[in-house]
Formats: sequence, structure tokens, C-alpha cells
Amino acid sequence: MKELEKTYNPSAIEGKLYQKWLDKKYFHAEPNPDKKPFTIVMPPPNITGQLHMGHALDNAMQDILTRYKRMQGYEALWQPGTDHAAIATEVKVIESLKKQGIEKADLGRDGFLEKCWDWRKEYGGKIINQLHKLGSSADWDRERFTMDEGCSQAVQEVFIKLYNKGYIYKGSRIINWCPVCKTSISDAEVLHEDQDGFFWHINYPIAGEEGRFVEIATTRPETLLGDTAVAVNPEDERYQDLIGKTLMLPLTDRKIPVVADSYVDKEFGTGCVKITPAHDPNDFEVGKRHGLAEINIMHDDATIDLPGSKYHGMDRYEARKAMVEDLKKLGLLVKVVPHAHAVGIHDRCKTTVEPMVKPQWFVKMDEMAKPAIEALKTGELKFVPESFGKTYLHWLEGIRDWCISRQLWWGHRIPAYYCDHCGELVVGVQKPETCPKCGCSHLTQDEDTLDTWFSSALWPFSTLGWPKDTKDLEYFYPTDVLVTGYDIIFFWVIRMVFSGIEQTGKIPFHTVLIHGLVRDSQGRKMSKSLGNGIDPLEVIEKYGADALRMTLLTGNAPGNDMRFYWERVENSRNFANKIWNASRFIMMNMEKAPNASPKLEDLTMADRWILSKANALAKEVTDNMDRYELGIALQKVYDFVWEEFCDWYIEMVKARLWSDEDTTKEAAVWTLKTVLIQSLKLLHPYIPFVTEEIFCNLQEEEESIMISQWPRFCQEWDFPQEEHEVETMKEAVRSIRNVRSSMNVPPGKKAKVYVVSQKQEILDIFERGKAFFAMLGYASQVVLQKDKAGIGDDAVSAVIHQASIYMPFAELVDMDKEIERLKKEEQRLSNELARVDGMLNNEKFVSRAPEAKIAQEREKQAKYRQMMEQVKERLGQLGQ
RNA sequence: GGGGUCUUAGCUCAGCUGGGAGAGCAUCUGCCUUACAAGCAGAGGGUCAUAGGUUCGAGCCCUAUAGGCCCCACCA
Repeated sequence: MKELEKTYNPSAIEGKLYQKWLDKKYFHAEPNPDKKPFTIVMPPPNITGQLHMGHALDNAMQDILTRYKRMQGYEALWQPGTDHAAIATEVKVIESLKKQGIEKADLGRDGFLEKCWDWRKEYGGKIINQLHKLGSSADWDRERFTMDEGCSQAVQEVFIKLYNKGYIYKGSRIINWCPVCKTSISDAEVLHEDQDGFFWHINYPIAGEEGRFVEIATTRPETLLGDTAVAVNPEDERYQDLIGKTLMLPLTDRKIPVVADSYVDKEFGTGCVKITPAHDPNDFEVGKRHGLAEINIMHDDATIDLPGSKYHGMDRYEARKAMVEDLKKLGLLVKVVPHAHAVGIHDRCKTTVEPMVKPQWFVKMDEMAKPAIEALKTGELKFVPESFGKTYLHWLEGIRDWCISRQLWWGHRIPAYYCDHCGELVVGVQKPETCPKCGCSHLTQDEDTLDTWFSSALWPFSTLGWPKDTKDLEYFYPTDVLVTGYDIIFFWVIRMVFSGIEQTGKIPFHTVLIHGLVRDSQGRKMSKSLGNGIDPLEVIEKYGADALRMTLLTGNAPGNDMRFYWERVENSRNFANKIWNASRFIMMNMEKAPNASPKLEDLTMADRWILSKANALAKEVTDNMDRYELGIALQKVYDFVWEEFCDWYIEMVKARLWSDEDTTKEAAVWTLKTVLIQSLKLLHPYIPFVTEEIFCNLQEEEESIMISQWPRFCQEWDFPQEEHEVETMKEAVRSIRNVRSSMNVPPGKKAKVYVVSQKQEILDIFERGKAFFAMLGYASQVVLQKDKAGIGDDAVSAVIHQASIYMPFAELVDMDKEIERLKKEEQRLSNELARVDGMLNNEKFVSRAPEAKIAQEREKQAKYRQMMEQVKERLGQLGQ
């Protein structure tokens, strides 16, 4: 038996234990017909990434579930990997090249991709190493990358299948364009931000009607250059005569028509809307309905593209300013009104998105959304907490086609080829030798790559070998739980669900466990720009991975944001230290009873009590974990270990361990060890390191707690009688401590303690618990008797159910205080009685409440009445 | 505009299917008791946002109101 250090030092053991787990291959999972599978796929962190609190929480939760299921005997696979993070990585690589004075274009496609792979080599493993520090028990042998061969093959396969099915198409449509990243982005990547802007009211002259104008209002005057119509509502009486007329578009020499379209809101603005089909999604739709031209007036960097115009080459905002000036000079600017409106910005670079019409690839969503919606409605797919299911539905029901092409180089290149001669489009795994239409042998692959989420959408099955029909896929798929933050439900969860159903015919997981954000202590989002982020690695270094994991899991409900406080980490660390010291105590005493393995009959009341409690705890914790109530489960073990086990049971047992002649010493040591091991097991998923270290020091039979068996409720350890008896003893001890404290009796001063009860069974309980009762109740001697014989009226007293406790403190007694305390107790009891009586005197309660509840209340009533009698009697003795 | 969510002790938050309000931190009082001062014992502190409703019974269910936060959305 080793002696443990006095204080728990996480950094001394964590690295060593993690290495042991790796060496022993405990994290590795293989299809095993004798076991049931349990699978979680890790949301692949970006290769640009650095572990942050969100990852720490996300991965701690997954690790807890994986370790829990593994201990329960499942073949538990936690499938890890990383994401190529198309745009994020490309931006990073471009930045780092710029520092060396190199431009992306100088390198050419292949040269640039080489740099990207170098990046991936350098940074790809970084975050994985950081996940190791957290204690993550993922199967690293199976680590995958979204651009590795298998995943790339899956991407191609899906693209081609969907194309052939007509679900992927290429079209010239309005998309969100980022002028800084110079690529299209999907709707999900656009954030809407309210900005203070203006409404510019501009007069458009009516052709052939000198002095007559149509007044429009716009928030983006620069798009005027691309106007191809003005629209009014067909029902708008004010403008009936305008419909069909021609307007002179200011600042240009173009003429545009007035059209009628019900999209226009009569009440809003002037009721006349300028239509710019190439730069506004609504206008695009209107344009389609009226056959209007789409005039693209911007370059990819959002400078004006209108050769011959004075605005050509100006930035969009510069042009706006110049144009407003010019309109003013022409007398066409009616007024400028302040106006707050939502502006779309790119979620990565925060640049204002420019809607543009460009040829892009899209995934048709309406058909694939249906089964994904159905899956939730039938309950096959569940969210925890449930309310996030509504977010999911809401998004799916309003879903529009998904723009998947990106004008980037880093990513999966679109498997489409164009004939250089006739322009024919061919989609396939490989470039065809000749064009199927004209026979030309010169074909060129599409320059675009796919949205990074296209590959992550396939992650739950591509990582298991799909499209090949592998054993892994058959055994581990569909996976069980997906753990992620609410912020990526629509980026990822939705796309995995419809992709899974479409490609494999199965929902990729049955449960989505959602967590919130980890915020700073003031409730702000942790961010680089604010500099308020807390590095999980710093926390691990200072307090240990266990403390960090525990902090992230306590006192928080699924889906809720939490604030990060160092004080909470300290508390978690203190808990680890608490168990550590309890273990030290137990190990020190194990030497005194080395072969402790008593029969159940040898156990004392206290042993049976704690065993029974621990037994019930195992059941409760298991139930909570099965319902994904991870915080509640942890809280319960915490309370049990600290309060019941350490503060009560260990204290109760000391007297037996210290006595030379006590024959129940072995039973005590056995119980201590048994309950400790049980607690360690329940805690292991949460705090894997400290529990493993103690477990291995405590016993030699098993080599690791992480492959030991999860505790189960067992009937033989159920002792309701002893639970009840010890609670009576605890009540007595508490009342003694309370009395002593209120009278400022120094702890060193022991007193004779009388327990007076007319009930023999009560006296029997105290007889059996005498040893620890004396110790916990600071008694020099415990006297049990049926009446007050020999106890002076000046003894201090306390009342518990069916017994009174007396302590003769002669010189210390302050009778006024004694009376005051008894009166307080009388008041408390009378309040309780009022409540119970109120209930039981209510006919409706008695006739409608469940019987068990009524019985329970009657029992309480009897108890309080009995206690009240004792208090009154005592007050009577004191002349009150 | 639509949807979601929150309001509980001084602070940060738990509270599972409705049945006597909890934790951590902070505060106050005693303790260096041979596992642990990163500890032990004791104490104070809450009209569970407001107003109604359902129920024998509401922090929990329903409705409305106020305030906070979040997401979605094409009012130019």
C-alpha cells in the first residue's frame, strides 16, 4: 500500500495516466458482436483551432458519456478528427503568406494548396494534443480529416449522386458575396446586424412628362446604377397611372419601366421601390417575374463596374457618397431620413455582404428537408433540451436552396468538367477523356470548391468508411448522441440529418445534446478581440483537468450559457482534494485490517446505512445520466461524497478504527473501501484522472477504473431500516452541536449526554450507535433511560422525535437562553403543525390526494405533535 | 415581423413526471479535533418578476403584463 501525498497534485499524475490509457489502448473500439455499440462522433475542430472553453465543455460532455457507456459494458467509440475549415484556413494561410510578402495568386493553385497542406501538417495536430490534456478518451487510432482520402471520396460520391438525382444543380442566381474573401457564402454564414443608416429619397423623372417624378426611397443609393425598373403595388390607387410608364434613371442614360408587383408594401416608404435584380434578393425575384435585365454593377471586390461611368472603379461606399452629391446637384435628392436597418455581414470577416448574381452550384433542399422534419416529429430524433427541436424545425421549414460552391482553392474541388470546345458539362469522378457531346479532348475542371459543411455533413458515416460497406459502418452506425452548441444546429446538425437519411437511409444519431456558451464572469462572450478569453490549458495547468471538467459540468442545465469563475474552479479542485484525502485516510487504516471482507451480517448500523445510501445513489445517478442530466448526476455524487461519506460516515467510523478491541473494525474498513470505490466509479466519467490514480493505489486486482464495471443497484445492499435509524442519530447529534454552539461551549469541553425516551426501540438505536454518538456528540458518557431520573432541571435540553437529549452543563447554563431556544423550537413546530393540520383538515385533500401522500403527512403530524408535547413539557419544567 | 429562452438568497446558478425552497461563493460565530485550514462545526439570509387562472396543492402547468438575452426573417 502506497502512501499518498498530503495534497492532491494533478500535474504530477495526469500526463502519466493519459499515457497509460493510450498505451493500453483503452480508447480503442472495434466491432464486437458480444457487446452493444455506443458511438459519438466528435465535432471536428478546425485545423486553425486553438482549444477554447467551448471545446473544453463540448469534449468534456462527450468524454463523460463515452466513459460512462464504456464502463457499462458497451463497445464505446468516440470517433475523433479535424476539419479542413475551407475559408477559415484559406484566410489564415493567405495572412501568413502576406507576412512573407507572398500573394496567393503568385503561387498558383497547386503552389497555394501545398502551403495549405503544410499548414495542416503544422497545426492539424495541435488541437488534438490539447484535447489529450483534457483527458478525452477518443479513439485516436481512428482519427480522420475531412480532406483525407476516404472523406474526399465520400464527398465526390454524394455530389455525383445528388447531381444525377437532380438535387444538385448549377444556376445563375442571387447569392451572398463577400467582397473581402471574394467568395460566395451560404445563407447560414450571413449574420444580420442592425445598423444606423439613412433612407435617401430620390426623384426619378418620368420620361416625356417634364417636371413629373416618381419618388423612391432607398438605403443603398449606389445600387441605382443597376436599377432596371421601379415597382409599385398593383392595388395602390396613388400610382395606377404610373404603371407601364418609363422613367429616366438618374446619373445614367438608361430608361426603365414602372412595373406592378404585389411584393411592394403600400404603407412603407413612398410605395415606390427601385428594382435592382442583380444586387438584391427580392428585386431578383421581382426581376424574374417581369423579365427584367440583371445588370451587375460591381466587381468582386465591391468596386463599381460600369466602364465609361465616372463611378467606375470607386468603392461601393465611395460611389454612394459621390452619387448622393451628384443627385443633390441635379435637384433629384428629395430628403435624407435616418433609418435603422439590418445589414448582412459575413460571419468570418464581418464584411458587409453584397448580394450578387453569379453562376453557382446549389443543393435543392425541399425534398431532402421533408424526412428530416419528419424525423423530429415522429420522435426518432430528439433534442436535449427539447426546445431546440423547435429551432431545428423552424429552420428546416423555411429552408432555401443551399449554395455550396466557393471561390476558394482549399477544399474539395467540384467534380464537374466543361468542354473547352462546346461548353458541355460533365459530372463524374474523373475527367472524361473526350467530351461526350462533341468529342473534343480538351476539358477543364470547375474551378470552385465545396462549402466546408458539405463534407462535415457526411462526417458521421464518412468516418466509418462510407461509401464502402464496412464492418465499422454496420456496427457503429447510426451513432447515438451528437453533442454540440446551439450555435451550429443549422450549420451542421440539420445538414448531417438530411445527408444521413438521404445517403444511408438512417438518421445519423437519435439524440442531439445541446450545450450553451461559456461566457466570462461578466456574462460576455469570450472573444479574441475583447481579450477576455480564458485558456483552458491555463486552467488545467493551475488546477488540473479534473477541476476544469467538473467546473464546466456543475450547476448548469443543458443548453444554458454559463459564466466562468475561477472560484468555481477552486471549488472543483477542492473536491478532488477532498476525495484524495478521504482516500488517504482509508488507505492508512487498511493496514489495520488487511483482509477485510466481512459478511453482510457483520456490518454495523452505520455501515449498512452508508452502503444503502451508496446503493441508492448508483441508481439515481445512472437514471440521471441516461436522461443526459449530467450536472444533476454530478451534484448528487458530490453531495454524497462530501456530506454523507466524509462528514458523517468517516467520522462515525473513527471510534471503531481507533479502538483496539473493536471487533467490527474489518467491517468498517471494508465498507469504507467499498463505498469509496463505488463513489470513484460514479465520478470517473467526470474526473477521470484523480479517480484513476486513487483506484489504482487502493486495490491491486483491477488495472484501471476506466474499464471497471459501472455500479448497479443491488438488492442486498438495500437497508431502509438502518437508513432510518442513522437519520435519527444524526438528528440527535445535530441538535447537540446546535445547543453547544449557541451556548458557546468549547469543543474540548465534553459533557454527559442523557437520551431519554419511553420507546425501547429508540433507546436500542442509541445503544447500538453509542460509540460514534459519543464522539460526534462530544459526550464524556452516554446515558440511556426511560425517564428524567437523575437529571437536574438546569440541564440543557434538545428535542428530537420520540426522545429528549439532556446535557448537564451546570456552570455554563444560561436559563434565559435555554428558554429562548425552546420557544423558538416551539414556534417552528407550531408552524409545521399548522401546515400539516391545514392539509389534513382539508376534506378535498384527504379525498383527492394520493394515499401515499396522505399517509406521509399523517406521519409528520404525529411526529410534530409528539415533539411539541416534549417541548411544552420541558418549558413547563422551566416554569414557562 | 416570427420563434425561443430567462427573471429563485448579496453574487453566479441548480431545482427531474406539480406535494414541506437548494448549492457554490460571499457574510457572521466558534475551532490548527492525528484524512483534508483546498478543512470542521454552527448561524443568518428568499412574497421563487407581476397579475390572473387550473388544481386538494403551483418555483414547476395555462393566460396576460413588465424587463433581460438569443435566434430566425427579403419591408426597399
